[in-house]
Amino acid sequence: MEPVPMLLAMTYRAMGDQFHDRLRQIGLEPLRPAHGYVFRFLKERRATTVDIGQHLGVTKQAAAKIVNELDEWGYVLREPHPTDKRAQYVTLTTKGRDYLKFADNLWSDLEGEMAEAIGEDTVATIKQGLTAYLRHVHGEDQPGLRPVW
Amino acid sequence: MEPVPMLLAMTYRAMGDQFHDRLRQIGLEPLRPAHGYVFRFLKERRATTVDIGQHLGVTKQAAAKIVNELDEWGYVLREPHPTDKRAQYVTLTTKGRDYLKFADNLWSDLEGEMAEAIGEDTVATIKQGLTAYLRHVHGEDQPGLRPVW
DNA sequence: TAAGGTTAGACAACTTGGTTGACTACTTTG
DNA sequence: CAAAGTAGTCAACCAAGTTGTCTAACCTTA
Repeated sequence: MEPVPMLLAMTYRAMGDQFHDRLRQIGLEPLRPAHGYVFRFLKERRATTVDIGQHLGVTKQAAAKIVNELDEWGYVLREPHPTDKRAQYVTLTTKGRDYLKFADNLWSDLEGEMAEAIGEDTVATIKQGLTAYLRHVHGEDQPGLRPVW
Repeated sequence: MEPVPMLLAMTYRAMGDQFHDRLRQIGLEPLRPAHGYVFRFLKERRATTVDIGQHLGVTKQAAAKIVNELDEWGYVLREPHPTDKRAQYVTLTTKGRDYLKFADNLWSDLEGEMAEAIGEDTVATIKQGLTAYLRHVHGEDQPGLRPVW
């Protein structure tokens, strides 16, 4: 049997490809994974570009590029930080929130199909197992999200 | 709970980082994942550069770069294809096989630690589940291995 | 068996998505 | 209040891929 990381990489790609294909079928412009992860991150909290970079596991400059794109495309906007005049909060626009909602539905469709294929309890075990492992490896301080290839 | 693909990406990175760190601790030059995947691929079969590219999910030109590196570093060598004068078989040298053996031990250490953390049966379920899912998604014809970020 | 289409590999130009480094304006700490 | 640290921006660079082109060899197939 393949080593675990290979299975992870292959499954990641398989799911990502399907996600991407379906977005295109529907005609929604397929952003890159990083963009989606930013949406998801911003949904839960207010964050600066630096925060986003940290979450993605890239430099603040790389994060700034992504934020710029999302801004140009109308998915996020910047608002002044209430107390720190250097900083800006990046926040989702309605368009951004809509995209996220749509993507989330698509993900849960895909997860449902996975459950059909290998069993709902197996999917649950996988999710819990990986979550537990991640918690075990680096307690509370989440690492970068980006896989390094 | 996070969507499955995020968990996959994060776990992939977490394991990869540990692998990388330990290789460095030991002083072994840390190749990139792609190199390791090539070793693993060549262990099982004879392959040309084109085959390798297909396996990795990249163009033959990209595969050629990787093979060139491995050649320069002494991990593989090229030998003439017995019947096709255009083609070359890429084969592992002893150095390549040794590296692979070492890496495999390291991977199984890491997998053992994962089993300690979340339970041996959970790891087994994860491996079987992902394998089954991959088989379900694209029957026998394996797709590229590289995660797209 | 010659002709037309395909393929392995090499070379070059380019694109993408990141990096490092430097700098300004502002903030925090001692 | 001075010194150190931080958010964001700009610019130069880099790594790892891509596309496109070419040659030599291969594979029909008529």
